Amino acid sequence: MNQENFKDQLKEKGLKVTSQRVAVLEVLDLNRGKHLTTEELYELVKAMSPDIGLATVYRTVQLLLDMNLIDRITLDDGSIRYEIAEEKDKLSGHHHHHLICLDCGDIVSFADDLLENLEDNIRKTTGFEVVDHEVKLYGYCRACSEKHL
Amino acid sequence: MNQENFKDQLKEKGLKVTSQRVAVLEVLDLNRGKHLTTEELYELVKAMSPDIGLATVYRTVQLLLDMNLIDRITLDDGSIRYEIAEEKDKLSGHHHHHLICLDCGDIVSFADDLLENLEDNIRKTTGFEVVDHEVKLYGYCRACSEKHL
DNA sequence: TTGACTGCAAAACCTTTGCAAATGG
DNA sequence: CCATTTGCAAAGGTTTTGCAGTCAA
Repeated sequence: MNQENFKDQLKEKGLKVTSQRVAVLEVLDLNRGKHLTTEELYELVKAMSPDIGLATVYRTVQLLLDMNLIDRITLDDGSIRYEIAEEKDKLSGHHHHHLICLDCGDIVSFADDLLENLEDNIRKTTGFEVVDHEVKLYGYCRACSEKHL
Repeated sequence: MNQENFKDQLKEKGLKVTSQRVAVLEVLDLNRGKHLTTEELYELVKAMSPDIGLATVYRTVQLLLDMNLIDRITLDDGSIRYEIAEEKDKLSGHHHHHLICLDCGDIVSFADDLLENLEDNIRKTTGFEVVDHEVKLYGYCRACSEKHL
């Protein structure tokens, strides 16, 4: 699974398997679907390794991004969140997409390949070679929709 | 056009038509399709009104966002850019989307309604009420694609 | 006239960096 | 051992805010 894969990748690059790095990845793994900010991640990791510094969390997040083990989501308001990468996304080479509730702020993921046609079309009409896409849908989740009825 | 509409909207709200506000909107209008950062916007406005302060640019951008006269684009790397809103987008209630070149950084807009079906589908399967969507396509523009052949 | 607006500087954020101490292999 | 990593604190970069003076209406 992810954990071992991570350690192996680190060793291959001559990097070290530290308790801090393992803790950060583990928190992200245990919080699948949560889409954490750096600050939230820091707080959760501190519960596990109380002495970790914020700078280490930032450095580890950067490392995990470089290793494609996590994804970054930037919201419309500029806030940035992270989530553990899914195996299937890594294999397909595509990211999944997000539904963002404008009321409660909840973020849920969904898979979609409806944009394949669009990408072909764009290549033909504009010459733009698309290699990745990101879709964000803003609206109201079921719970918030119902709350306001 | 936009300029008069802007002044009228300001007056309606009891806000004032200042030379700084007009200058900021005008620069955005004159740079359609450019997708400016706050800093770029500040530099361009200074050429027109040399005494404007950076804080005023920030405050005016916020005002224009609230009035829906401009759109904000947040890129994957977290950088934020602004562009003047198009009439047709305001009428349709949908934003347009962007092609972002990973090589030269150029951003071009495109219109698309291919996601209507997807939105219906999501509502039926998840109960999530979609009210807006944002699509970013990352890749290589024609010029950059050809450069590397 | 008078409340809204502005420029400036300070403050508030968030993220990165330099460095001496700690630690993994 | 020794290169990498860490925590801390300082520095950087960006955005916001407080305030006294300025300006539109």
